[in-house]
Amino acid sequence: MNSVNKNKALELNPNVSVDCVIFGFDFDQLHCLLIDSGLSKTTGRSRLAVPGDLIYDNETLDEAANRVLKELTGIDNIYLEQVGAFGDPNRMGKESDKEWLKSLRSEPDARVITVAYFSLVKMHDFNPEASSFAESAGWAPIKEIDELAFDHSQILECALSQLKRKIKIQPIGFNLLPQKFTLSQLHKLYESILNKPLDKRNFRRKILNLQILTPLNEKQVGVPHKPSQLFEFNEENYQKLSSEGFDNFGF
Amino acid sequence: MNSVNKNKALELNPNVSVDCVIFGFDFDQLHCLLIDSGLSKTTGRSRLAVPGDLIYDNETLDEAANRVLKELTGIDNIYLEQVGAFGDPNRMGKESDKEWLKSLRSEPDARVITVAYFSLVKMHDFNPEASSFAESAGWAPIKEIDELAFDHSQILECALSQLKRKIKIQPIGFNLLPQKFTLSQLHKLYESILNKPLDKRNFRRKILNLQILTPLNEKQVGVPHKPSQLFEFNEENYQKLSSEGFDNFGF
DNA sequence: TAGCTGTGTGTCATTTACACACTTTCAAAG
DNA sequence: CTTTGAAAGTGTGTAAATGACACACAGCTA
Repeated sequence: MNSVNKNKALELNPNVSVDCVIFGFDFDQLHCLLIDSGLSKTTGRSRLAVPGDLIYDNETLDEAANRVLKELTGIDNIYLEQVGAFGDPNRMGKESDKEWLKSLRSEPDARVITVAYFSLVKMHDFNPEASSFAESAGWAPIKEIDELAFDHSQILECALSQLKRKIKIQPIGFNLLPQKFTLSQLHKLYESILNKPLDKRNFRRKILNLQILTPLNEKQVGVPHKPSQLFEFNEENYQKLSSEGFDNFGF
Repeated sequence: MNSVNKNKALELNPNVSVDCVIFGFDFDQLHCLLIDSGLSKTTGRSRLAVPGDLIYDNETLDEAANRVLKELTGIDNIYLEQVGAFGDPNRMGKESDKEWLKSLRSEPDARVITVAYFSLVKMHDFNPEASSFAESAGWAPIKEIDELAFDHSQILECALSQLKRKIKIQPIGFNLLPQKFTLSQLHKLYESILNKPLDKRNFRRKILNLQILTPLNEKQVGVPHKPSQLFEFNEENYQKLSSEGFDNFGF
């Protein structure tokens, strides 16, 4: 009899997990939150992965992903979007992952299908250095990430390309910035995500034409140059715009 | 012990299924292949759903979806794309689906996460009326489909919106047409999928400018009007184009 | 007060999007 | 064999969006 059939509330489903690719932006580069196997002392090799967990039988996939995020970062109400399911029977089959897997799972040989999510967090809302995850979690610049454990490289790649696609269509990038931000920061964010330079003046023109930014009567302070105008994302205008059938930023 | 842990080849995974939204086009409307519970005689209510099946433990998700398609239609090598995972704990919970579920599954109460796919088939390659599925499978015009069993209405909706999004970006529509087709047929196909009229001349101009169509020295025959030029999809040019970084049809 | 750094701004040429109407070709019917 | 109906095919003008491009200035620091 399969454990999923007992219909108990707080039971882990041994066959399905969620994995969350958590993006953050430090005003310079796009980052991704990774966890460390913590086995580098014993094996000499450090393995990195995207955070994830098996799902409980009484929660939806979205709830599971939110739970993982909440448990790891303490942050609620994060932008979250499904990337897709990854189910290669050998996705956990790398020799180098075996030991970690054993320490993670009570049934390390079970076939697990994972549902990947990507999420966007205001990076400065969560500093892993200062949390209980100091040992095991940290932000890594996307460009510097090479091989990840399991099939997480593939998951990261899919998540990133979905982010690239999406950001051209919906202004979800605001989820990566603090409430008040400058146009230069937004500009740099787009450049980091799309990984190519965008003309400054054209960028400003386009983004301002959308009328989804509210200029504030505030400027940057403490910067060693002309302080920049601060803006807020204008949720209302965005809703109006998107309900009128807007679907292309066009960067 | 969970059945997924035995690592046997031909064992069904009781927790994960694939469901395939199969689109077809009859030169007039977009259709979707649905199967019937066959229980209308006993219950008086006919229930319709998208074809699907539990996965085997030794196959990838893509393989499972291909298998479902092959088993149902006999067609191989079909355009197939993942839509996403659907995992609401109550997705199979409708009272009206209970009986069907019991006849389908050996463990009808198991929680099943499903991974949805959409696929595009040349409708005239598969005529369910003339197959062994005559009783249980048939093409339904998208516009006339209302409630489906389980969460399949939601799955269909997601698949359709993904198709709409995708067809503006990649010329996957050719998978729904026979090898030789006319511009009018292609035009009508786009209108059916996007569910809105598209200007004829602009459509023709745009699609021809892409240079992914090869005009044939052939015309329609036997039509009671000016016969139309036939075209073929030009795979080579398309590959060249897409590798050069083409990503927008712009309809 | 000199020097540095990043801010903020406009124009023009090109491309692309869009709206729009009439002639041609064929089959079928009379 | 003439008429009719039905869809195919075709071009142009206008408006809007895009992309390329450079310099003056504000504010800080030393």
